[in-house]
Amino acid sequence: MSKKVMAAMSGGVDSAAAAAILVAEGFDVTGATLRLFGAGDGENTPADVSDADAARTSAEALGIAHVVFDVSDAFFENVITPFAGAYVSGKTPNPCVDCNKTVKFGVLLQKALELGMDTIATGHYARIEYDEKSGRYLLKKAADTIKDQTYMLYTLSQDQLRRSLFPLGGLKKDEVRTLAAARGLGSAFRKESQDICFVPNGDYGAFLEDALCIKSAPGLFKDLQGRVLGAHKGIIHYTVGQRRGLGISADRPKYVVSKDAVTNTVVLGDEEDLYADVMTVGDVNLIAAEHLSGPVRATVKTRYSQKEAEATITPLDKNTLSVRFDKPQRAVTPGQSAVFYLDDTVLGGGKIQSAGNASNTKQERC
RNA sequence: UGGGAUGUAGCCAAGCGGUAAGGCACCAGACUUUGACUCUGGCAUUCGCAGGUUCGAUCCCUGCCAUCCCAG
Repeated sequence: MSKKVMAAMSGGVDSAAAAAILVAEGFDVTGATLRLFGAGDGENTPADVSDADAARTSAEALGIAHVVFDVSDAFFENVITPFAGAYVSGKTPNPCVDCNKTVKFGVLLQKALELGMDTIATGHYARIEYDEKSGRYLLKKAADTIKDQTYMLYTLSQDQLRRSLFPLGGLKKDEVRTLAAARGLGSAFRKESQDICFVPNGDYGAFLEDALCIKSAPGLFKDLQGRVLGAHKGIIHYTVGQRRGLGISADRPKYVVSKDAVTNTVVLGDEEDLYADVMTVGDVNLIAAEHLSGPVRATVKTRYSQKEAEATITPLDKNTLSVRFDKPQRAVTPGQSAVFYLDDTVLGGGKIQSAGNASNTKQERC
């Protein structure tokens, strides 16, 4: 009897192609689309209804069943609420990371198992391999390194990885498009997704204020010496490394160096003030190993779409570790995820709690 | 109301007789399954105002206005 797979289908090319591959390989596939935004969110509700229609059309083209799950409550609770909370506390969240952890590989996986499925599959660009030696499921980078999405998947547990398939892991993006087109999947030429899915116009600040009724009080922009440079419109509107939207005119461009939710201050500085070579990472999830017994050399990403940087990571306790970069990194931002790699394998990752400069510590010692 | 200096786009600022550099900010695209960064493009028919000289003035002259500094 063929394995029963529930394939997440967003309505886009990737997930449709992933489902198509599974069908071709003989799996018993059921397509599933998640409704993330519940009804009645108003005129600006993202087009998840049309997405579901697109997914259904693809499923029909593949001759597989298709179901829609309304997971909006879980999405709101596990993704949107933490997203808002992070900004309010002066951090910068990764909603996609939380969504993968709790919704796609959480709620969806649970529903699939309840329906008697063996695994779920998604259109993520990543690979899962079982390592005989360690007895662990490893998360590895996709063959298409440009599209690799392991950064957003580092929270997955062994159990989640064991129950998941990434059919696109070995393909390049253009191969996926070609495959989708060959199968007559209408989504083959859909535009790439972009921005935060629940903030269709890209203005997350307005979303927080208007849709979630979050009030962020205006405050002051200060320089590193504490001098007032101007007024900001609320701390949630800024993130470390940000340049545009500050409205501050100077001889050189100014960037957000840090934010302080307690004093409601946004600190501005020059480009060179953005670099940090140490950071503390919490909420750690390890994939390639059960735990770390000592310092490890790895490459690290501090944001999606960034080339990795060489570093030494040292465990502090079960869920926390410190990272020392060989070379200072630009705009290491609290709230963002840090993901550690051993070549093309994800060692693990966590959320950045703080960043700084080791040289400062050295000066204090002298 | 004596002396000196300066007035160029939202801000800073070059140009000093030949038909308005640049930077910052801002706007629009591109990139992107996070926020950012980045990249590309746009952004003064006009140089405080009014006259004059000149083929031609932001650049020279005169007056006025405004601002700043020193002296009262």
